[in-house]
Amino acid sequence: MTLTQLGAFVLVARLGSVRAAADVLGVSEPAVSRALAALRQHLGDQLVIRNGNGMELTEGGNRLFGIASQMVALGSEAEAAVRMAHGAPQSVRLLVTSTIAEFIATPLVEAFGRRWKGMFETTSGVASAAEMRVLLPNRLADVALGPEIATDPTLGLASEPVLRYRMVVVAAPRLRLHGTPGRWQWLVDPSGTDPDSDTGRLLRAYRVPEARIRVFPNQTAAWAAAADGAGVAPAVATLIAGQLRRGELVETELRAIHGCWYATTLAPDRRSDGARYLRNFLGTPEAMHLMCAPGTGVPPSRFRPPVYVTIWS
Amino acid sequence: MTLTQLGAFVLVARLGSVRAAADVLGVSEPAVSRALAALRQHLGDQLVIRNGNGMELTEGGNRLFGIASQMVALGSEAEAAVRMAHGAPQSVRLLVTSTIAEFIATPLVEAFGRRWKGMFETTSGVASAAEMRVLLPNRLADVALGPEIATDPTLGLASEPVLRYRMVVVAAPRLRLHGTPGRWQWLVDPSGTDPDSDTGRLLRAYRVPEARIRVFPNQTAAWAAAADGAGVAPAVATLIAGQLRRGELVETELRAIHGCWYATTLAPDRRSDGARYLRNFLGTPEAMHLMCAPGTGVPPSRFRPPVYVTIWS
DNA sequence: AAGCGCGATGCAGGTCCCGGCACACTTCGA
DNA sequence: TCGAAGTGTGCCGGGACCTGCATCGCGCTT
Repeated sequence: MTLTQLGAFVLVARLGSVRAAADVLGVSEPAVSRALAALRQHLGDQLVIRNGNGMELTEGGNRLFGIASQMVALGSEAEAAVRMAHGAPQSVRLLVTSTIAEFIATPLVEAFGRRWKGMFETTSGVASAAEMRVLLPNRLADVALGPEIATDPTLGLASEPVLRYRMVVVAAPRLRLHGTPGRWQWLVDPSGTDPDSDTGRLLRAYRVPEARIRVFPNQTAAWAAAADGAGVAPAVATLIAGQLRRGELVETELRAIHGCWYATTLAPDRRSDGARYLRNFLGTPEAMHLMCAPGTGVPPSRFRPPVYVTIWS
Repeated sequence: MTLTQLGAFVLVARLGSVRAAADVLGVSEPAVSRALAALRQHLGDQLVIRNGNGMELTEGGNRLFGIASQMVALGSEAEAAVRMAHGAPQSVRLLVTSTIAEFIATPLVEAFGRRWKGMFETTSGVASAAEMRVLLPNRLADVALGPEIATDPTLGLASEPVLRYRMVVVAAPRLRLHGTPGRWQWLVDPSGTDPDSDTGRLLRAYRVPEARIRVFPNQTAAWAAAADGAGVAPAVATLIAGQLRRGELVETELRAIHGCWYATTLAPDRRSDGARYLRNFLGTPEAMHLMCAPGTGVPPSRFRPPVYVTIWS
């Protein structure tokens, strides 16, 4: 399986013709046909089959198509990325939990970029604690901001506390709660599916069964549902201050628990430059301040959609 | 540039040693060293350099590393995907706007899966209208749900209206608005950055300058900021019913405009099976009902983080 | 029924990749 | 200062990949 073969296959699938693909690639038609034949034999699937006038993808070909497209594109991207690297800013990859991504990551990344103007180009991605634990030692990310990851220092990771916060449980003012917390309806953001997050630990501490948990696409939506009386929602105290002030939500009688965000990197002697600078920045008063204030939106030109990180290999 | 070479490079970068990588791969050490040399020459970058005891990545190597990891992983994923395709459910890829992704996509995909149990496996991704226009004809997606895309039928795309809705502009009850709408502060979700979305068209119609727009990571967060008195926010009437009922937000005097979601696929004779079935499902009363009701969260086991689609090549 | 377009395949040549072996070179530690 | 470990590089053989030319088979068109 070669990149050339995959490229030929992608083009055939897109254009629906071997000959057309050959013309685009600037090679003879048999060359493309052979590449296709090699792929077919290697993967044990016809991939594309003649269908009267045109070619049709098999189900296997359909699945391969998306993956192959990415591989081909990544190939050229790789060349471009390496050539661009000369004199370009260093890239820093920050991993965060979904809650941090929603409120804090964007202003934090922007402030870091301003602090060391032009030196770094930071991207942030959403990941669970388990994924962070894999991505960091494999150098697929530089810094993780979220729950404590490295309780065991032998793995080469170092987690340091960055910010302590109060975590409260809120509900609509008129909501009447019956029974133990384990019988309430809990409305959480995606970090609730991560057993290592503060939300996950909270749910486990109160023995909330899966049936009593509803996951919302983001923290604000979970709070909106809570304001509608659908149940209770955990929240970082400083981030929900607005809703409490306006009276949409109130704290329940559950006592607040304390959480902490940690910055995790490789051990100090193995850190990349970017990891070092970003780690230090997270300890500055400016970063502290940003972490306490909920996001206020960004201008369109500076908006970047979040990246959800998946583990490759 | 070969997949074998990239695999060798990734392993060297991860393990920090050519010899260790060779041991893992089960080949001799010079073989790995050669692969590395070939990559270095091809890309014109040292990629990794000896640093006393261990190897250090150059900035170019750092960038290549992430991309190469993906490529290697995608390689094995491709083989697995094709082999799994025999007898497995067909995969259907649905593109949606960020607003639809937030409230509607998950229950819609789930209902579709229940309707044709086991026949299809649907994934949804967030994309702008411009991206949809590229992804659909290239068969990188099967169905798009969002603004009208195919005004010109010669491209081989067919957009059909699915659901009409009222779009209102809301604000905090006590907010006093001065001047023309173009001077207000507008709080929008990521679809506001897409000029072809209804939100984008609305902003253009009122000539709102970039400085007066704040983009929030999701629609609910934009509404929460509006409830806090930070400005006005556009909203699909049926999705914001809860906040209006609770009195957190009220409609402004701007008259409601009408929007419509369209389902776009390839022309009928070129549609895949999945596209055909999903397109028909979108016209059923069940789908209509789901599109009018805001999301209520899902159990943890059924939660899937959103995929943000980027265009490959 | 004949013609035509298109894809698949046998044949042959060139190129490049991949593997191992041997050996020069650098760096670290004793 | 000298060994040890590890990396980079000739050298070479085997094999896989890429290419073009010619040819065959298939289905659609006329």
